[in-house]
Amino acid sequence: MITITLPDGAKREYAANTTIGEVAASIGAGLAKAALAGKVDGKLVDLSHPLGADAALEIVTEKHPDALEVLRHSTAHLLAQATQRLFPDTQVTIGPVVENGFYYDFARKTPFTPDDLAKIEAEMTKIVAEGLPVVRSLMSRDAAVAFFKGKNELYKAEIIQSIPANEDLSLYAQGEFVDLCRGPHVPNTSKLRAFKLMKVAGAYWRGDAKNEMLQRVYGTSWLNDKDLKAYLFQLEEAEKRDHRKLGRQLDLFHMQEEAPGLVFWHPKGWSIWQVVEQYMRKVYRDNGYQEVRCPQILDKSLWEKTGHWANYRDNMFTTSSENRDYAVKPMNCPGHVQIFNHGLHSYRELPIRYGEFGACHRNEPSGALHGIMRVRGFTQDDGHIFCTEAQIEPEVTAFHRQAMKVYADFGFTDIALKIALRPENRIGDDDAWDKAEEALRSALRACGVSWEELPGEGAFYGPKIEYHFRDSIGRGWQVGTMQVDFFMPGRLGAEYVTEDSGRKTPVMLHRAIVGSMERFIGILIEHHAGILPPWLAPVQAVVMNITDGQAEYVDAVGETLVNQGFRVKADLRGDKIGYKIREHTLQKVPYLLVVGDRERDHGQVAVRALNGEDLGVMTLDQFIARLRSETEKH
RNA sequence: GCUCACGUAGCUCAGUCGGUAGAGCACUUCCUUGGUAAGGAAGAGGUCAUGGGUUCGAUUCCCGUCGUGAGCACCA
Repeated sequence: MITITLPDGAKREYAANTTIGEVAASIGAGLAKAALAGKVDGKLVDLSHPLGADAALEIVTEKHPDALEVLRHSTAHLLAQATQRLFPDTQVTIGPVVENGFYYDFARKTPFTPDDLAKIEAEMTKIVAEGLPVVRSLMSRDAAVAFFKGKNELYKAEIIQSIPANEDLSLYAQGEFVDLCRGPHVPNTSKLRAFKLMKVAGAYWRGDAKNEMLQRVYGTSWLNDKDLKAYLFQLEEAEKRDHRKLGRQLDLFHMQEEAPGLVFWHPKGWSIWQVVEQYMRKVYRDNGYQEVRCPQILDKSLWEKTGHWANYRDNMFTTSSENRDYAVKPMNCPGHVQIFNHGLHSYRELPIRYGEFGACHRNEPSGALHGIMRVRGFTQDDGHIFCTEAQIEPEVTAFHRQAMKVYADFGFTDIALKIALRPENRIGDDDAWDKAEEALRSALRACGVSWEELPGEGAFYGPKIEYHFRDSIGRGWQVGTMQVDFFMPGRLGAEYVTEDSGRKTPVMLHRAIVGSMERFIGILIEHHAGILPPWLAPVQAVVMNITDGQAEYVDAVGETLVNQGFRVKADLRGDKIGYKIREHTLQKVPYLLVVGDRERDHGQVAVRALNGEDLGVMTLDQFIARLRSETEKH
């Protein structure tokens, strides 16, 4: 007999090798029916799993936090089965669970069409109705390779071949469909109810662009229809915040065919830019940076020295004149080193911090472009710190605090921190990399924050801390960065005079807080759903008259506000007040000031907030005080 | 860059089973001076992304190019 401990602490005795399904049945018929899988000593397993020894057991039902994981994984198998029924020339590969759903990669000569998706989904529903039991079995590795080769599943055979020979593999069968899989799975296809196939796209076999392209089908899967509908609704809502849509609706910027990946900033968009830039300029000033400005194009030889020409030649825009080749700068750092090199620096001056709003161009692959988030021409709040090794940690720590303060001021709190470690293709020796990576870790440790590490993701000249935000549909974007660089200063001949009159190469820290201004503004728009707080709003208030009789007063009010430094417009058009309010509300203007005879006669304005709230009638001075208090802290 | 889809008026979209196009909003003019999310009337506006092919005839079918979107790969 073995003792099974349930989550409520209850202990029950069973014969050895009783399955989890049987345990569930012994507790209650309802539980047995609701059971999807089990969790033994913290490990997810099938209901058919036999309990060999004393263990802690959780029965995974809909209410269990791991239910979705199992369900989605099984839905991926369901997708594969349906696909192979309809398209027998399809080979299976892998089908993992991802956030909100799953996907399955298929190998097939002809790609699936959106119509095919509808057919596959219908077949999936059919298989659910068939109520096929899902059966697990074991096979040795070599037998499994032979088995899948026999079924002409060459990709699957290749995957299995890379697994150690001594391991037994589990196979899952439902009806005629068999897949290699770690599991666990739901006991029967009838457990799968609320799913929807979302999109088809290409994906490279084993994630390598050198390999052939597979057909990836994405799907979503939920416990019930209500959750599925809620998810689809949430997707629709997120689309409404898309910065590309809002950029058009609010007349902030546009892009056009003649300039792919480049932004035309309209007056209102540029107003946001200016507020962000002036704010960041103050951050430079307050933290010991000197602002500089470097040329847009530099001789190719400079980029050869830095290593960029060797690593990124294809992604650089070039130009030439009188037999000289130039590259449009893809980064600001070499320019800043030139400024550092001009004149002799003492160790006493370090750290020297330069900041620039540097416009860079990178010829990004066309498929990478995305609105103003990923562009070919962008401006960074790019700073470089020349310092000694001992100064790295305090500089990184100070930067982290600056960055977090900036993010908070812009309304962001959900920020993911990552450290990207040495890539395969890199310059410099491992000692230097060890030091650089450890410096970043210890600086973040000193700040008491947690982070994720990304091996192999660093820049070719150094590791970096990355600050990641999410856009409205959950995609992550890198915003800020802090990179340690032991190599570029040496390559470009930077040095300073040491205490004992020697020469030494400084360490260079590359850092940006908002990163690309374009991307940051895009994220700002999405984060606030276009409803920017008054300090950022392109138009902070619109003053409007009800009839011509107040036109002069409205003009005067507008002028007063503009003279006070606010971004205010007067709307004297001959339309009804309701029409004007609707229009400016849709333009997401924070304050609408309505003026009729009553307000005019008493030197007042009637203030309406963007959310429709009536803030009442107040004097112009009262309104100015209110707006000032909301905007001056930034 | 790769796979798939898409490209019709300033915007959002309809339409043409092949016979050179339509709505709403926006715009212009006129009427209306109206107190918190659309007052009314008239008008103007499109080489249907672009180049080629098939056809008596192409915006519609086919191919190329450019751009956009999704995903993959990339992101100094």
